[in-house]
Amino acid sequence: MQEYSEQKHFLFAVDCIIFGYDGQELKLLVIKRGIEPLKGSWSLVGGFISDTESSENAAVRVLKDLTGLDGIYMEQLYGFSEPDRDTVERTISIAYFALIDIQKYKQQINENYHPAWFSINQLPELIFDHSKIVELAKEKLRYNAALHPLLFELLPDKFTMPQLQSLYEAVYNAEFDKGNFNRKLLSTKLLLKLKDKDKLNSKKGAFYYMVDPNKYNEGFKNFLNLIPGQNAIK
Amino acid sequence: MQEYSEQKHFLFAVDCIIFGYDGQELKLLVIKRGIEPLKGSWSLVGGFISDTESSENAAVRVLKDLTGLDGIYMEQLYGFSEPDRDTVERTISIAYFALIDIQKYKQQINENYHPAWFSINQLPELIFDHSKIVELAKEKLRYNAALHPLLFELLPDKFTMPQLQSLYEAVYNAEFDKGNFNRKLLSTKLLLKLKDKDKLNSKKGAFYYMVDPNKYNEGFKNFLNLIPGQNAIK
DNA sequence: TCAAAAGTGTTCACAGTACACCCATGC
DNA sequence: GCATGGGTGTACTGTGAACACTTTTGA
Repeated sequence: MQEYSEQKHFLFAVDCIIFGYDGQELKLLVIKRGIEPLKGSWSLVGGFISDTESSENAAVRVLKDLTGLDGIYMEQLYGFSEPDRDTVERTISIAYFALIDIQKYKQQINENYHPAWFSINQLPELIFDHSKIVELAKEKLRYNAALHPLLFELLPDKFTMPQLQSLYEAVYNAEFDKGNFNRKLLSTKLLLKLKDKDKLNSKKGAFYYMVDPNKYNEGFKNFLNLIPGQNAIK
Repeated sequence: MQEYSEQKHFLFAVDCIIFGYDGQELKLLVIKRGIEPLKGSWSLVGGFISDTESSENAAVRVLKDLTGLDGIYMEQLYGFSEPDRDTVERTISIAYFALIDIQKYKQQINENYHPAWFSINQLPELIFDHSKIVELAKEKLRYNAALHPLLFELLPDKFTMPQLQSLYEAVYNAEFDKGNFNRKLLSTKLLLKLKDKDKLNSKKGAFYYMVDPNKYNEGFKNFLNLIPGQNAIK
């Protein structure tokens, strides 16, 4: 163990993995890097941490600065610290991931850094180790969403069961039985059935639901195992 | 977004939360801090990262340097970055947690920094935000161990079912039914029954088991929900 | 009236729980 | 032989999976 004064100092950054859903596909928000080198290359939303803020604060600030997005769900993903991960100068980065409904925030997004949504299955080349970071984020999203009511963050406030089911199917690249899906989600008691229907996607129309704000927090810890077959031990 | 050259640099450290089990209780390994200020206070095993290593490497190195421990299970816990968390100088720290069988590594531990095991329920005061870090580690341990075959890291290579059960009971502060516990664990097909018995703890003796090394990795992703009642959605 | 999508019902297999019971051994 | 802890058997309950069925409505 050595004295403080003998220690090296390093750059420290945050990167945000922003997943969005547009009703069809799971997408990732990337921007055009604004500084040299590699200016103009696709990059995660990221930036350096300042003197007085925590990485959590930095993630929120950077996201707002670069995209205009504010007040969205975020959690820490992982710290990346390979000495050569940033080719300019050694930079340690803590990655955060965020979930948003693309439609809902369409107005809010500013265009300064040319943000673009890419389908999670057709991502462009990203700078540094950002592709690796995204892979880890996808894994964590699937893992966490199976156990916690996370994915609601990706939907409008009002949504239908078929919409919710498509989202889960998009995230897990799988098809679920609608009957069982319905019952499972309703059994959580986390959803409130509304009186009106969405009639755009079907003739019969599907009832809207919303998350019960009173039960959301308590429900967060005791959610479901949503992935069929995952319970079975082979 | 700003240029690299304009950015502040920070100290960067790792801290290790080392959980151990001695057959009775779940314990935490702490050391006496070796540098001023607060020299001699109880602290997590930690140290500064060097120029050429990743935080993962640093965690392994620091652990070895300060305790002698080597080759043990470790995973990243969380990054801590509150500006005032280290009262000497701002230091960002990535915490790692490790699991070991206390008996097994008893010989290996060196005494330079006066390491001590404290029961997880009776921890001393720790420097900085280390108590908070430990709390988070305890949560993550319980969360992960319910879904992955983690806790075997805390036991000798050979262990009996009653031993395994006590460990789970210690980690979760709960009592499990021995019959059901047995069947559940055996249903994973992760355990190999050995021919010899442990006769120290009972007259009849309990068969030893070991983790099947061939199946360990594949089993890691598809483990159990071990906490009774957790499956139920209320 | 028919097609399409929403939503309900029904059956089956098996996992989780509780608890009674049998087994092996040292004293 | 009996107390002690290891281990097995079993009955009950609930959940998950599969899939057939009914409902609603626009074209």
